[in-house]
Amino acid sequence: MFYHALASISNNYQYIVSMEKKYVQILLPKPFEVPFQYEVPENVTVELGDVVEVPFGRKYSFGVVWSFEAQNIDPAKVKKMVRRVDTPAFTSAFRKFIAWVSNYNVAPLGSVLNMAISVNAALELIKLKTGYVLGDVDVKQLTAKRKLVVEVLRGVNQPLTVQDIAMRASVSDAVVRAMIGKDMLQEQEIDFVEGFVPEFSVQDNTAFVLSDEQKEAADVLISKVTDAKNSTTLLDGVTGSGKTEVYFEAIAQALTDGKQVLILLPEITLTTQLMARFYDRFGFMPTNWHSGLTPAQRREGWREIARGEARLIVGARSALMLPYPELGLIVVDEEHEAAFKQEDGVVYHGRDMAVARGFMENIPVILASASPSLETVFNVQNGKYDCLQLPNRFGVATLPDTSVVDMRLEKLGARHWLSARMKEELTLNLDNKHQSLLYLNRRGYAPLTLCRTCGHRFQCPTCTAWLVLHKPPYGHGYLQCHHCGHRESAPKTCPKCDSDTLAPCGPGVERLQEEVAEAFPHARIAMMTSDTIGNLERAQKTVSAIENGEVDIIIGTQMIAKGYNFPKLTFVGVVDADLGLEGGDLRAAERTYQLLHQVAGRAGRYELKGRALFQTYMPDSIVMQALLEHDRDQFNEKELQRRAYSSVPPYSRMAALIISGKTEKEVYALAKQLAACAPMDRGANPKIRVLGPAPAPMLLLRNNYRYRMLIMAKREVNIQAAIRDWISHVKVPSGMKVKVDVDPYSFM
DNA sequence: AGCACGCCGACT
DNA sequence: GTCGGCGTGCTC
Repeated sequence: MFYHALASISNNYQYIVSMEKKYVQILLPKPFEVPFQYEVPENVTVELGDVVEVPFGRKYSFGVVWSFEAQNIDPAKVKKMVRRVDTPAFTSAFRKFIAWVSNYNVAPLGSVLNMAISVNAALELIKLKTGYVLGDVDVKQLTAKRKLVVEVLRGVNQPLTVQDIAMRASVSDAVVRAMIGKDMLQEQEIDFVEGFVPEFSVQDNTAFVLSDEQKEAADVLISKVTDAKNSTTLLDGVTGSGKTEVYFEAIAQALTDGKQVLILLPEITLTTQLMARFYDRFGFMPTNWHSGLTPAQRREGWREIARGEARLIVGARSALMLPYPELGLIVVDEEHEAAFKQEDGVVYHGRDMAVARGFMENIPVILASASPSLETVFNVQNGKYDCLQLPNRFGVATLPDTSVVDMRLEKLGARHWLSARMKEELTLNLDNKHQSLLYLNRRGYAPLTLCRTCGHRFQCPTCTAWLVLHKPPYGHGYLQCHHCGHRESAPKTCPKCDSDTLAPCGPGVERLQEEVAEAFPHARIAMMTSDTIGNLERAQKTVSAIENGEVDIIIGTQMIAKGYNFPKLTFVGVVDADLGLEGGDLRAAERTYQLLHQVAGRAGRYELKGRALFQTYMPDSIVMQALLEHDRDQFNEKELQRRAYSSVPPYSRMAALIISGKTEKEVYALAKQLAACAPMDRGANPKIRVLGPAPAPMLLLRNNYRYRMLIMAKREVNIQAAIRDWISHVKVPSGMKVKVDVDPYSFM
């Protein structure tokens, strides 16, 4: 004890910081809470926000100049920074945003910076490329393909790379290389021009004429863009009300004002068709940003964004974390989508971070949705967000007639899931040659397989989950875990007792297909699930078959709820409307309402009147009643009342702690240790409460045992500060993890 | 996050 | 005797 005290005293002397040497604090894109100190070489000047390269450990790292306040560090340890990287400095608004994201989500500052840097290659020295210009050639003597090459090079009057020439001339690179070999083309290095901004003009291709209602909303948004101040506006418009066209007007204004515009979409919505729509409207291709980009696309995209050359960026949530120098507007489309929540690495909600960034950058933010999240509705009610409504459907489409089947009164045979009423509706549509859609949010054939002799159930070896039986139309059946992807072939006999009494239990879409085929042997059926849809090409085929009326009944999972419009579809049958309420987490009702509303909306989008039928065991629930009456506001009102009554978000703050490790024993021990020093108010009306630890609903996930704790606090409590303080008191042993999830969406 | 250092088991 | 497992601690 005594020796330790002595050692710490001797280590604690004040280092004298040399007056001549300049020091900077540089934040590194690694999981550290604080920046590191470096010496600035003589004759080098750096500004706050500059991107620099520094030695770190025995490698080099990029980093960002974070402050000039020298720390008391042993001068012998301090290294010299290497160079300033030739990219625009991170703005002060962006640096504030990074710090805010780190603080709000209880994530290390450096980890947040890592998301912003995201592509090391973008900062590497730009390699000079070898280009070619036209040499001495006698055009008359050339082959047709070589003439094309000559034309291309005459047209541009600047050196191009081999690939570039080949692409522009529509010849193979062999043609170009052969010409180089014959000295017809001459080598010339391609210069990189800093700050090069391509010629760019906003086209006003408004083929779409706005209605008065749309015009009014668009004008409000345009004036918010011209004001160039922070605001958050909910653009609340039912499906088909032309929300996109309305926010396009605001985008056009921001682009004309010379600002960068960011549009955030849930990952799944990012399609080439949508890009084409932006192209048609603005006359140039937007810059794409999502997880599917190739390294080269990422590198180029990052550079263009950071230099301000990319003007319109359409991306997934991660696009929010990039260093835009001139951001003027953020649009979050499908604001209510849970896909905006990032669950791995730094946990954050893209929509909420977008609102925060709008505040830091002092620019307007537009949240667009046909069914806004309750958080957003709440923020509109308490005046934090503005709201613009587009209540009318454009064109002639009307809402479907909606009804329910009370499944408690149905007497269905074993292995049957379609009620008499459901079959009647399907028959009616078959007779009228209209299309029907059966919706069941369950992939595969059966969610559980058990042995009738010994009771054995097939379970995932690495997760607390049953294996789902899949029976493809050709090939062998297999059992799969939908959480980790584990897959094994389905055996004929029980692996435990060897009897051939294996029984699939419950319905999946594949099994539903069997029932439909049996009941309607002449119906043409199409499956639309992530397992059966295959690649993009096959998906396109299925879609066009449906559009051409070659399909009578579509059977699908959640994937059909988004994006597809089938003109001949007039009936939607929901096989199990209660499925989404399972687990009963905070947002189960909200999610179920939104999804079912969206699915029902697939029926009758054109001149034909649509019908929707829900099979449910809870016909009196708030969800079912609101669906029947097409009363979204009523649902929001009742659901908000319920949340206020039980003091859950948005009326309180919530965060989750997920403790994980290799054995249940050690995980439980650590969770107990955390519980022992949890920040809790005793008393009648506590400001902060901690629930748990409880084993996660999926105790085992990918071979990791997980326990959860839930922190509930009043809105005025700084829950992040409480959590930071809390977990700093507990040492997490190696091999174990404590993940903080502020505003959790997943409770698994 | 990487990476090295360090201390224990099965092998040429 | 050595190669290599991954636990622990450090990086300005």
